[in-house]
Amino acid sequence: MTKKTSKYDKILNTFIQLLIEGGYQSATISKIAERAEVNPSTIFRNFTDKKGLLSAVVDRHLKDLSTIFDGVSMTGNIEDDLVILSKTYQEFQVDHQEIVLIGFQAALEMPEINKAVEEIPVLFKKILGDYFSDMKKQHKIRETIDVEAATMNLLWLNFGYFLSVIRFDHPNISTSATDFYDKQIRFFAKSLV
Amino acid sequence: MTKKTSKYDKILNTFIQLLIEGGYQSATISKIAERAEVNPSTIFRNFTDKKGLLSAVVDRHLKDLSTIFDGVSMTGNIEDDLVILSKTYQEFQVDHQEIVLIGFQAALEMPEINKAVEEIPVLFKKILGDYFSDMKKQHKIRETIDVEAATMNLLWLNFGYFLSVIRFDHPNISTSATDFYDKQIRFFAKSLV
DNA sequence: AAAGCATGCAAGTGGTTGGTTGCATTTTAA
DNA sequence: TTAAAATGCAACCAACCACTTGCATGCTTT
Repeated sequence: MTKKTSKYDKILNTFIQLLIEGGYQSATISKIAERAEVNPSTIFRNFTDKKGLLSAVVDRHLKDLSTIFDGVSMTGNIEDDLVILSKTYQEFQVDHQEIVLIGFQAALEMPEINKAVEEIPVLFKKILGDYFSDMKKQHKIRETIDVEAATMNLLWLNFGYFLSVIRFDHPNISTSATDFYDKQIRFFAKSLV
Repeated sequence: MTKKTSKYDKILNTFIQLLIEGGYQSATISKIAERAEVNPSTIFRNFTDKKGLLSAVVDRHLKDLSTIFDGVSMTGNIEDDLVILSKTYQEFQVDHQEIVLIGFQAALEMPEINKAVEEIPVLFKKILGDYFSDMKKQHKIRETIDVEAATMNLLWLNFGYFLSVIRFDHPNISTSATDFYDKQIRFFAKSLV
């Protein structure tokens, strides 16, 4: 696979970086050009217009998303598995936080962004639901557990934590990643068995 | 307490409405003026500049926040109490979603917005932490429960659910408010006793 | 070496937005 | 009723931004 042009990736990466730093409106063509050491006209030649840049971000995101849980294998130990799944989800979210941020900012310019953002939790939910169903069949979690409730619970827990991490600073509501996995996720996992 | 001017509130309410509909950049002075049936110059006379509008939103928000848990009384039944607390939090969040949205959008223009946004979960955490500590003293929740973990768990669960509600549309990850309280919160509460 | 393609450069365009100002008019309060 | 305060109005400004274009230059490929 040959790269589209030599500057294409550099521009796109710079754009994403600026998105994270200041959001969509703040990611000006001239800022991108300057930081990517590229002429503004080059940006338009590669991406047509600013929406084209957004599109490219969404495309790249969807491509990455499709492989997020590839190579992740379960151990059969509930606690460990939920940590692994949560960690996989969290790392992907943080690595792709720009799509979430512009989902909050540019949903008007590009409604399909929200669809792309949604797909992350939708996929994660499917993985979790399948896992819990499986574990229930194997009697590794209690009979009385509502799989749907457990799934959504863990989903929102992860989603809430992720957004706290990327937006909040306050010490009272900050938690290190290790604490999150070792305390929160395991706390949750224990309630299932 | 006398209102500042007759148009002040109308402008501010219109601004908030537009913030929810389309975000900060989209909430143009001329849009506000048109919908509030007011002349653009009146907006500047009342709020100095656009940041002044933001400031006013933040001020109003902080004022409302200070009374959020006033008049909320506990029953002693864990499940019911956690539903009440979550409901109080959720309703406040939805009623003040604009501050969260602009926290994602205008944090650059006004860094103090994020502080204001943070204060909601910070306060909620304190309420929850106190409640759990109290219940533990009364032996109404298990000895082995880590209060901090339980608190953060419920906090992120609520935060994640709230953001899902205001941003997501996908049927797979949508849940009615009643389902959230009756299934999720009670599911969580049961794990404590 | 030649041809084609990507890029740099510079000047410019049109639209939008936040913000100002002076004056006429309406609303409010004493 | 009257004075003061709040608003409407309209013209205007400066800044910024996305985007265009024509041409020169450099790089890559064959």
